[in-house]
This record gives sequence, structure tokens and C-alpha cells, in this order.
Amino acid sequence: MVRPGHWGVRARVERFSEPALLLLLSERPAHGYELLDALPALTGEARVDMGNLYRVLRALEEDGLVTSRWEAGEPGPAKRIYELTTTGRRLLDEWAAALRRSRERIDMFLDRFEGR
Amino acid sequence: MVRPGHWGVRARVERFSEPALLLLLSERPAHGYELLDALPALTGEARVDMGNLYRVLRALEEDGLVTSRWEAGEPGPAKRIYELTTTGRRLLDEWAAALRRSRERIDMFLDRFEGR
DNA sequence: ATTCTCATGTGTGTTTTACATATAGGTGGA
DNA sequence: TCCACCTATATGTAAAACACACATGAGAAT
Repeated sequence: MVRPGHWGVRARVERFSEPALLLLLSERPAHGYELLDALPALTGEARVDMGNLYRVLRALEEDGLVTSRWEAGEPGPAKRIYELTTTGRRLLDEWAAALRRSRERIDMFLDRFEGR
Repeated sequence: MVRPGHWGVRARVERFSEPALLLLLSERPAHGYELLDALPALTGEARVDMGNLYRVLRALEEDGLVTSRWEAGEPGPAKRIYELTTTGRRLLDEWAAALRRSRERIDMFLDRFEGR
């Protein structure tokens, strides 16, 4: 931490792109570029870094949370389609629970901030 | 990001110790060790690393967000007492606003997760 | 031909967090 | 007296998370 409060304060949730990816994939299988497009709607302003997105997707696959296959026969560049596994679905549930706890902590903070 | 989802999912807010410190100091001046003790109540399970805490405090001071003085005449080791400045108070306000936005994003995520 | 979008990736630096250790005053007990 | 322990402040460094830059290639449009 070089100079706290020096750059804009954003209060982002750590690794939020991970649950966001899992949630999108829980709705339907998709490829990376598609997810990159859909992520900002979920994460707010926070755009996900392209490079890191693909790394996260492969890491998720290594952990058996998603599976992938190359989409054949379509026009344009080849697409790697990702699909959520049941393990991945369980991790998404864990993230949701953790986010609820996180929200409670934020509420506590704001309540105390507002002087109650 | 080495292996996402491999360790416990905690959904922490980035640099949350910073607004927590500012909030505590907005209530009353305090020294580092005292803040270290009071922080877990604000941040939930997240304990703040001692070493980093003192670094954050000095960084906050460099930015003019807090001031410090050595407490004289007390028994025990010398204490450096920190106090919030008006600039620091403004940063706390910014953090509160950012945390409200963060909470909204979490709400949106959870709403979508719950299938609405 | 070259420019553009779609699509998947690697390389590397910066920021943030975690873990370990150092120093020192004071207290209580063997 | 020596030792363990608590208070208090601080540095060193590794690991994790994030940001920025660039590489590669298919296909479509100009």
C-alpha cells in the first residue's frame, strides 16, 4: 500500500470477477469473450482485465469448477465454450453466502458511521 | 490468482482496514495497538495485520488524513496517538459512499443469483 | 492490401495482503 | 536475578491480486 486514499476510493470486493463468472455460467454456457462483454453489467463499473479473465477461466477448469470444449463448425475464430460443473455450482453458493456476510459487515460499518 | 476457489471464499472489501481505521479515529483519537484491538469488531473476522496497520497509519499521516503525537508521561511503552484531520473525515465520507455503492452491487448480484 | 472485429492467449509490473522478525519498556513470578 | 509475558511500534519480505501491454490468428469489410 503506497499511498492510501490517494487514488479513487472504490470499495471493491476482492476477486469479485470469480463469482460473477460462475453466476453467468450458471445461467448458460459461454465463451470468454462473451463473458468479458457480460461482466460489467454484473460488476458495475469494474471491467475485468481480459488477460486475467482467461487465466481465471483456466484456473477454474484446473480446479474442476468448469469444463470447456472448442466450439466446432461456427464461423469466425474458434471459441472455447465453458460450462459450470456441479462443484462449480457449489462454489457459487459459497460465494453467495460469503457476499451476504460481506453485505452485513458493510451495513454494520455504515450504521456505525451514521452514528447509531 | 493461483487457484481460485481453492482457499476459503471470504468476499472481503479491498483495503477495508483503511475506512475502518478512519471510522474508529472519527470517534476518538487512539494509538495503533488500541486500533488493532478494536478493528476486528468492525471488520468481522478479518484481523488486520499488525505490520501493515502501522504502515497504513504512517501513509495516512503522509497524506494529511491523520496527525500523530507521542503520548508522554504514561506508564508502559511510548504510544503514538493518532487523530483524524478534516481531510481524513472527508475521505471517510468518500469511503462510506463507495461502500454504499458496493452494497448495491452485492444486492444486484444476489438478486440475480436468487433468480429474479 | 490493410484495417477492423472477434477471439484467445502470454509477459510483466504494481498494489495489496500475509507471514516473519526486531526492538524496547514494563510487570509478575520462580 | 532471570525469565516469561504483555504492551507498543516498527521493518523485511513473500505471496496473492490486479493492471497494463503486447502477441496471434480467423474472417469480414473497404
